[in-house]
Amino acid sequence: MSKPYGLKYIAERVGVSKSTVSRVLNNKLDKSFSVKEDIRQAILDVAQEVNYKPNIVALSLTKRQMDIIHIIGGHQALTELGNIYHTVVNSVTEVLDTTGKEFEVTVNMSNPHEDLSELPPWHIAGVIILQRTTERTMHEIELAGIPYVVVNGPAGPDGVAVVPDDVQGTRLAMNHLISLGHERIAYANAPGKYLAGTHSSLQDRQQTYLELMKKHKFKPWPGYDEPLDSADAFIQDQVIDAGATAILAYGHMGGLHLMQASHKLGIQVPSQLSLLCFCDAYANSVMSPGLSFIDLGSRQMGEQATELLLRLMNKGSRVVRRTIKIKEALTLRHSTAEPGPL
Amino acid sequence: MSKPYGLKYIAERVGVSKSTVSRVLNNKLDKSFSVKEDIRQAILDVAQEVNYKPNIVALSLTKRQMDIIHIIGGHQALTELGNIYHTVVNSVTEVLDTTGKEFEVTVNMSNPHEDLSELPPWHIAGVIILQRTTERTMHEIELAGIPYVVVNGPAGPDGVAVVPDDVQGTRLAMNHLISLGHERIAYANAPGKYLAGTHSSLQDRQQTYLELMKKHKFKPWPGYDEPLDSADAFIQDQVIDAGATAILAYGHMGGLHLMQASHKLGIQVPSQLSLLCFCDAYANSVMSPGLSFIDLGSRQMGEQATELLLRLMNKGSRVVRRTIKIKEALTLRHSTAEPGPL
DNA sequence: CACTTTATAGCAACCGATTACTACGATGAA
DNA sequence: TTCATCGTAGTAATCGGTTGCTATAAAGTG
Repeated sequence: MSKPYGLKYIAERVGVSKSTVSRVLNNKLDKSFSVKEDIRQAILDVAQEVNYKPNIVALSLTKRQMDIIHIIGGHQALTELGNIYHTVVNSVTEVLDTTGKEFEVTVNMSNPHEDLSELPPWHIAGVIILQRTTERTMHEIELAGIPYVVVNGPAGPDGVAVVPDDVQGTRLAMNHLISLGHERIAYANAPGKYLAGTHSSLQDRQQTYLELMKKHKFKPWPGYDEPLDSADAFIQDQVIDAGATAILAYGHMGGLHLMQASHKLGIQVPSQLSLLCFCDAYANSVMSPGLSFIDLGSRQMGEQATELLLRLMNKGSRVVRRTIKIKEALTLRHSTAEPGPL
Repeated sequence: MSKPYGLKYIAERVGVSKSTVSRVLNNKLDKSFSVKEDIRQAILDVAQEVNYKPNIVALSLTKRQMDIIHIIGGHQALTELGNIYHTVVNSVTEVLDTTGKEFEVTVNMSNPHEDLSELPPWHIAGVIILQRTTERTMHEIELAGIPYVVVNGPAGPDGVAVVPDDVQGTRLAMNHLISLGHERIAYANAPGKYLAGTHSSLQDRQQTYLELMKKHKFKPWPGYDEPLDSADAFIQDQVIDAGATAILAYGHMGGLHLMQASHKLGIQVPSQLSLLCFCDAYANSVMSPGLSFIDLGSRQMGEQATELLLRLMNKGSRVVRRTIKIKEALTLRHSTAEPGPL
């Protein structure tokens, strides 16, 4: 089907040399080069006709740097519903759009495989890693000296990490609930499959919950250290049976399920139960209207990451801080209120 | 920085030619080539010492086996939660992984803009379009003769479309409800912002609903031709006030909201109300446990699309059918039952 | 008129590999 | 002795572009 219409083809059809075609198509009009207008047009016409696209691999061979930003971890953005990466990717492309420079963004979609590189076989100017990548890929990136930024995960020696400030966000959430008068605050952890991981949010949120509870002399509510695998059970055990008046949920899916379970079990939100979760703002707006949340600042993460990456790509400027924390924010949507009678 | 230890470097150090080094390192001992053992060892030693890795760019240049599959419409997969495209993209990459060939999958993430191409400026082997693309991009693809498959949308003259069989699926849904004994079946349409569009599912589902209702001499339930913008209002008007005993919802978000609204308004599902919606299986499993649904077959769509694309990319074989319909399937999750007393 | 500019466009090297083909000496066979 | 064969390794083309330098003719200049 699509024939390999290359420079050579155009050159032969127009009757000029490859170099002339190359220079015309790249608008390389140095002092030492020029073309007659009719030949120029002819080249342009043929190129248009066959819809000439340079071969990126060949291009990479000669050019030492290309304006391509590669995003690793696209599968994460797609695999899980409503996570922050949707928003991150969107804001990355938006920021790049505003730079004036024409950046191409490629996204690696394959499922990570330890012995497969997640890097494409062409030169790239910078990498944005969503959460994490394989050891191998990480090693390749560092080795090749490609500037990179990790979003919501740890970076290696040469990279910069942009992460949400979960400690600050958890404090925000807890202080909100406490200032409303709640004391019987439960923490609904991540589901089991996540708890097995090592993501810092897991610890930060749980630890800060504990810290705040202790600081206020409240008893940490049972269940905070167990995976949330059944929202129904959580509502039944911790709210109906044990009498919690508020729940801070690790994630938006948990929050949503708790909301549904509450309705199902006849618990009114927020009059009988205050519900709060960590969530991407966009996901929240679509998925669960009425659920208050701690905005993880995904948009800002994407923006910061992109700006940092652009700076790293400018060899001149160095980035000093290796980890950038993004402030989380509390957004109220009427799922929290003063504690009421159960 | 990593120094460019290439074939040339090794060749010079050992004092042989590049080709010898290449053949030794690739173990290319055809009939027409052989090396003395000591030279062989010397090459191997130096290669080991400098940790020689072939330049993947150069490699890809000679073995033109690196094909780029471009997915257009990534923003759709990201913009809306739980739509079929998540699953489609995942199954596309999975199928490509099994081919053995090295495919690179890139995804266009930018928001479509009529005067911007969604194609990258380099040569790609095939395109998968999620739902639709701009006129301009479509035109470019056809012009360039790039093989392409459209998932869940119409294809142009040279392309193939893979779409869900909404007529069959709607029949499945209706027959299920009817066989349970329902007659007062309401249809909850898409929200207003979608109704403005022209997607065939909008018509197919609604028309088939009407067709089935008429066939069984049931009166089409009011509200079927209006956008579902408030689930609460729908439950109040069509169920509580008018007495519908079952609802078929256009989409999963609608279904979810109807479920929530039912709980909120004190309607028990499924004892008082049967609820059924069209949905992606993965989204359903995560988002709304307990909601029965018509599985749109997203996984199969992705698989079919990829296989068709691979076939189109083989110049030899032609694809005959221009539109492939994927069967939908009914999955029960206890949100439907025989009609009970309201 | 002889010489210098300027406009125009091609040659050929290069990026880093792969590979078909060739070269050359040593050995074996006739 | 002479031609064929085998073992060894190099030459050069190729992939698809980019680019420094060169070549040629026309135009300008003194």
